[in-house]
Parts: sequence; structure tokens; C-alpha cells
Amino acid sequence: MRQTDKWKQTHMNIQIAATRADLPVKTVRYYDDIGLVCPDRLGNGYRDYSARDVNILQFLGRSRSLGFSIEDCRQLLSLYEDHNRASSDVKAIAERHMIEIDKKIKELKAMRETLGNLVTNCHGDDRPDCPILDGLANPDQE
Amino acid sequence: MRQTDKWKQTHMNIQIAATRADLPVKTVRYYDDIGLVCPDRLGNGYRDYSARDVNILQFLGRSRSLGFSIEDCRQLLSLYEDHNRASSDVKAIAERHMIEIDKKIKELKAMRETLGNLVTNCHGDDRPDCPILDGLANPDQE
DNA sequence: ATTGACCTTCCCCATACTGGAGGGTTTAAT
DNA sequence: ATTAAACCCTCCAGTATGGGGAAGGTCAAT
Repeated sequence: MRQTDKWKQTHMNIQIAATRADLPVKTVRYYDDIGLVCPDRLGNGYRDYSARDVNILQFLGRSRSLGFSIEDCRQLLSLYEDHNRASSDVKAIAERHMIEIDKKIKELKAMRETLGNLVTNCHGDDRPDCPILDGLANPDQE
Repeated sequence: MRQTDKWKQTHMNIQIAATRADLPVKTVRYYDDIGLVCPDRLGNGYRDYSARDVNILQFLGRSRSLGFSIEDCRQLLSLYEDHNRASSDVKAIAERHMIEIDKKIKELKAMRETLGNLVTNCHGDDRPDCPILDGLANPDQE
């Protein structure tokens, strides 16, 4: 049986699990190292991922792609697995993260605007005078 | 003479230089380590910053605050000091950086929207059912 | 038996600093 | 003159999230 035919197995090596979760093998190994997803081990020392492990890896992949930190993910995961959780706890984490994202967007937009002004004013030819450098050297000059 | 009265000196210790450039002392020392701003040294080994060094530190602070990487800053600095530069070289760096910023803004906005939808749908009370966790577990479900 | 594709651990690398330990120097006050 | 505070120095380790690669064990197919 080839590795790539093992789609219906419930136990698999790291590469198959990583492929199913759409994550790099290195990342999956890292998540084991830091105690996020620690699969069973086979007699030869190989990691042995279950279908449930893969589910959790996918959950992590999606959480990370939404920008949650590893520590946020750890909390979300623990809530995910706690069927007595309060949804307000989840919402609090997500809202806190949303505020962070909004803050970053705002910062980037401010940078982008300043930079855009400088770039617009720079003719960008062979001559040395450059409003971008002038602006970086002294932002208060007009 | 107190340190804080040394505003008119053209040679100063690291703390005064850092204060003038509005940068942490640690950062200024780091910029020396990586060869960005390497001041003279006094007989006792202390760094001795000139007014010109402070200018450059300010230039760096502003460039960094616009999100330029240290390596970008190194190039901008070298152009800043090269009076035969072509402004097009500066503009190219700035435009490349602007594209990066635009990309990040776009990514963050996408995250923010997805997250906003999840948060909006979560009632956020004591009950365990939670659209946020559901969305993270399976993003394709409605 | 061998080859190639797996798997393992371990260590270094990246960004741009930040914190702290351990120790020398200068300044101000006594 | 002494002492304490406030400087300064270098070096090491850590942050977050993995990526790259070496050295070596295992497995499947030829």
C-alpha cells in the first residue's frame, strides 16, 4: 500500500496527517514539541496520528490562518474540547483578537498613507534630489 | 553638568543620543552591533555620538516607524549618504515596501471580515454552542 | 541485499530587538 | 577621600513561529 492511498486509515504517519491538515510536516512536529497536538507513538518511535488528531490540526490551521497566536490557539483548543464551555469565553478571545487586527490595520494604513505621499512626490529619475529621503530625514518639512 | 543639560553638545553618551533620536538605548547599541550607526569610542570605551550620528538615528527611527526592514534601512541610509544617488533607486525601495504593506492590509482585512462574521453569530453567553468554534472546526458549514 | 522514501532528534537560522548578569567608570554628595 | 547612584561596557539568552539541514534509524519494494 502506498502512503498516498492511505486516505481512509484512521491511523497514519506524520506526512499523511500533515497533508490532510494542509500543514507542513515541520509545523506538525513543532505542534507536538510545544504540546499542542501530541499523537501516540508506535513501537518504532514514529508519531501515529488519529483522525481526531487530524481534526485538531485542521482546527489549528484555520485558527492560525485567522491570525490567532499559538497561545490563543491553545485556549481555543481547550474550549473546543470542553463541552461545558461558555461561548462567551470563546467570544472574548475572538473579540480581543479582532481589536488587535483593527489596530494593526490602522497602523498599516497610516504608514501606507505617509509612504504614498512621499512616493507620489518623488519624480524617480536619475537626479539625486528625493522627497522620500527628505521626508525620512525631516518629517516636518514641507 | 547634568546629562539632561547636555542638549547643545555635539558629542554625547549613548543615552543622550538615544533620547534625542527617541529610541531605546538598547536599540541604539544594537544598531552599532549590526553596523548601522557606529560612533567613535572614547578612551574609556564609551560610545561617543556626534550630531550627525543622531541625525542618522532619527532617520532610522522614522524609516523603521514606516515599516521598512533593517535591510531596507541600510540601503536607504546608503542612498541618503550618497549625493550622486538616483531618486529612482529610493523610489523603487519605497514602492516595493508599499506593495508589501498593501498586501498585509488586504490579508488583515480578510481575516477581520471572517472573524467579524463568526463573532457576530456567537451569542456569547453561558451556553456551550458556539459558531466561532464551529467555524474553526469546519469553515464550509453554513 | 540494496535502494529510496520515510521517520527520528538535535541544532542553527531568521526578525528586531529586550532583559539581565557581571563588572568597570563617572559624577555628585557627604 | 569615600561612597552611592547613575552611567557605561560586553556577552548571553529569550521572544514567536517555524525552516533548513545533518546524522542516523526504519520500512517497503525490487
